[in-house]
Amino acid sequence: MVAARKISPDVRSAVLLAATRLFAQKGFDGTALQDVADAVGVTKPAVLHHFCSKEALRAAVLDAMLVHWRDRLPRLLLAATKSLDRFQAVYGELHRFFADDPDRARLVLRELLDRPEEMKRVMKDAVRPWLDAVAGYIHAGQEAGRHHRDVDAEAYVAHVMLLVVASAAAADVTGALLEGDAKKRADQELSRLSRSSLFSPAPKASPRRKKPRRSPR
Amino acid sequence: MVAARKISPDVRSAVLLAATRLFAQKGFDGTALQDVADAVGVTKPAVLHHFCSKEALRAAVLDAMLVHWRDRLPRLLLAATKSLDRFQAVYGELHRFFADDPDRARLVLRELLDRPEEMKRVMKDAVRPWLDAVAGYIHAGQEAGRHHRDVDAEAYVAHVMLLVVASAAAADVTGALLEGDAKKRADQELSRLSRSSLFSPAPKASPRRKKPRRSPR
DNA sequence: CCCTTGCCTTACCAAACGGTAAACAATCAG
DNA sequence: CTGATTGTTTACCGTTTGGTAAGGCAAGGG
Repeated sequence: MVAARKISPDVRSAVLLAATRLFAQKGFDGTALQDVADAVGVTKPAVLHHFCSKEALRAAVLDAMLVHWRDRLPRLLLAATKSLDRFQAVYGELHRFFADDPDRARLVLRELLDRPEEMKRVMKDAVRPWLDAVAGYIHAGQEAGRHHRDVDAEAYVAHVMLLVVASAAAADVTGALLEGDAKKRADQELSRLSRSSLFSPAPKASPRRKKPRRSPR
Repeated sequence: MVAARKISPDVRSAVLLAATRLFAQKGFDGTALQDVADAVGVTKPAVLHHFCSKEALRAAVLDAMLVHWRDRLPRLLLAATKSLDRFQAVYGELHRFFADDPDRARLVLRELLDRPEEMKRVMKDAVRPWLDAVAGYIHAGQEAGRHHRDVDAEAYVAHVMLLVVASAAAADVTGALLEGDAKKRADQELSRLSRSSLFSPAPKASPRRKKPRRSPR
């Protein structure tokens, strides 16, 4: 009750981290400020000293995740050049972002359910530009015959994104339905499903550099 | 304060209905028993008279949805005979079940997040048999060359199911990303994505099978 | 007729909630 | 040393929560 104060010089970020984990796992309404305070090892008013209300804490948690999102994605968009590489790069980054820490996916899903109107705005700000860019690549790929022509690019990207988030958030549960290495099976099929429903089967008469059937990562 | 009691002879089912809607929209922890009572037009102890605790009400709500689920799905499984028809039938029923009332999808998603351990059991009991049957059809379809050979049948079904649930639950939000008739675009692409990632492009020994391009439902 | 039974009410309770006030401790400038 | 600033504590507040107690009241059987 007296020690463990020195080891955490930056209480604020510790609160943010603990709140992220707790909100993701038990939900915003299911988490008391006391829970957050306990997880960090301080008292409730100490939490309210850094975030002036519970609502402000929620906003900060969401914002911290969005910063992370805005940092990592754009880098990938411009890195790869070839179509399949570009797909792998963007899909891989998206998948890794949520699979690395499923709490991120759970948080997004909960916000989607709890505050749909607010999330509409977030989507338009943080996701729309990124989605439009990827959809643009798909359109180009369709002209070039690399992709199925009946793909609705924007809707496709939205669905793949949603599926990546949902499957990361629910991996523990859906894993109970699969025998063997459930996580690996789920990841592989998720990647295959996304690729297979986008890329045309015949890679358009280009026998140069055969690189068949590579699973992502 | 005195009328409106006659019009609801069956308070119990009214409570169940209101609780389903409220739990789906605001979450279990975000819904007070008072909210449920108000929505029905009775007092809080009246609610607790029919369901002896809030937890019991939650269980009853989930159970009522599962009954609905168990009723509708099996009928469809045995109805259609041809492969594409069978896919359309099962997929269509699944999609309709959640798109008809998005609150069902939101409820499932929330339970998945709030009580993963309990949902593992529910999945094994209510979903596993159905999933295994569909996976069996897919295996047969793979042998016959109708389906891609690299599909992981069980994982495929799990993912499509999850995607149908998530997209129904989040339709309002993801709809904000799509121009035009967002709902129709999302539904069509969802159906196309599911079909395209399962069915082989060349329907084998079928000379010139015109793709019917029929959207589900 | 009375008495039980099922449904619902008002009145109430202890606990937990988000948030505030005021005091205490450490740091640092002057 | 003094005084101000910053981060934290203890103590407390009003409200809301899930749940209980006890009683009213209509219906039905004896």
